[in-house]
Amino acid sequence: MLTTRKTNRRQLILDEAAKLFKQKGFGGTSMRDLAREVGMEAASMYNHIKSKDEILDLICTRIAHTYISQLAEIEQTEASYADKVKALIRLHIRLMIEDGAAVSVANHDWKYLPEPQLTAFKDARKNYEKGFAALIEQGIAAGEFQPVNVSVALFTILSAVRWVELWYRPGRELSAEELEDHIITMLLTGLAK
Amino acid sequence: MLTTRKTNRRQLILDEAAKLFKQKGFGGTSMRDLAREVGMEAASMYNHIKSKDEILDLICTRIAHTYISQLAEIEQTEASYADKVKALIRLHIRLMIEDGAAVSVANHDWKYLPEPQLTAFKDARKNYEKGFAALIEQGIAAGEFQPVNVSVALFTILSAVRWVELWYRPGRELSAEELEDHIITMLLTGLAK
DNA sequence: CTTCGACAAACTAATGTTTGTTAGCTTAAT
DNA sequence: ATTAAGCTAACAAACATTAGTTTGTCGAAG
Repeated sequence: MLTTRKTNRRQLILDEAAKLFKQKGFGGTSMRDLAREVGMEAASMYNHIKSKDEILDLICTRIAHTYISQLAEIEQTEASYADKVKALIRLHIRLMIEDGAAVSVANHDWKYLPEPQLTAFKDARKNYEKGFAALIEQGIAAGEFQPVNVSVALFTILSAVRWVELWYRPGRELSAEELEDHIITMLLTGLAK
Repeated sequence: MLTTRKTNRRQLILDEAAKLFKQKGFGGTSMRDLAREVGMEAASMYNHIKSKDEILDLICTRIAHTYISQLAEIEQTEASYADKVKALIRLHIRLMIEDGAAVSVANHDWKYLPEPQLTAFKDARKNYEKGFAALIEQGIAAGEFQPVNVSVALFTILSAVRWVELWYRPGRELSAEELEDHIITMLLTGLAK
């Protein structure tokens, strides 16, 4: 095929790496493990990628960019703050379902990034959190939200959305959309009657 | 001193190990790293512990037992279901603050446990979740909670409480108790007005 | 003829652990 | 009190294994 080109082999390596990193962690995955999954010798992979660290960087950077660009898009919307926050929650859940392995890696293994990229990743995440927090803050100011502690609300939402990776399986009782609805209900209206 | 006995050296190793495992992960921490922190050669530590795996097991098992015994204690209380759930949330937050390193290890590095202990740990966690879920279920049946999806509520709570490890620093604006109150408010009454 | 992508083999560094040894303490017999 | 034996916990050195990566080679495709 013509489509079995450079980019595909490289992407195959990145995809399998994300799966293995999620399963066994960055340190727990050897290049030989990865090579077996890709169907290639470890040495051969170096024709497509520069290093194991580069694999991690490419995965983390892609996810970070996705979040940041989607946030920017939602910010420009003219919806209410409540709807913007809901949209962000939906984004997190959907990304976790559609690209779960990579998101898990960006959530857990980012700390193994080598130094120039580590700082870049942390800065990107900090910016994202700042933008998210601003929406909550403005929502409170606009009277759409209760006057909660903004940091507590932000990190409760960000964390509450992470368990999807451990729990959601495509053929489960809940569809993706139902799951989003349930989580949003839980976070916005709470458990108590 | 008389108190510089067997148990203390061993406990020192476990404590420093928890800190390092939290910081750099189980795989990212070498026995030589740990030895330097303890103030001893790597070989010397084997007079106190059997293996690196045993260190991980001792940390994870201790935390698992803490959660399980505390759950049993709360279950026997005669409080409302809402109060029992609140007590469990407080337990998680307090344990995270007081024993943060070990809790982090039990949350993240349990998957590196060797096989007989891995299954034991997963079973223990499953049992804990079952007991927690039962409280939510009974709370709904008793009309104390909204009729939410029990699994969604359970894992939202369990996850929402984890970020404390990444965020809380003793000298922060919020005291431990204030933090508990804020998180409980967020989870029980939600963000929306 | 050149390029690409695969491979086997080897390299260096680091890993968890074992071994052999030794200094210092405790204990009990002399 | 002194000595001898035994135990504890430290160390240096070495072990086998595994890690990520480099090198040289070779066939196939353009």
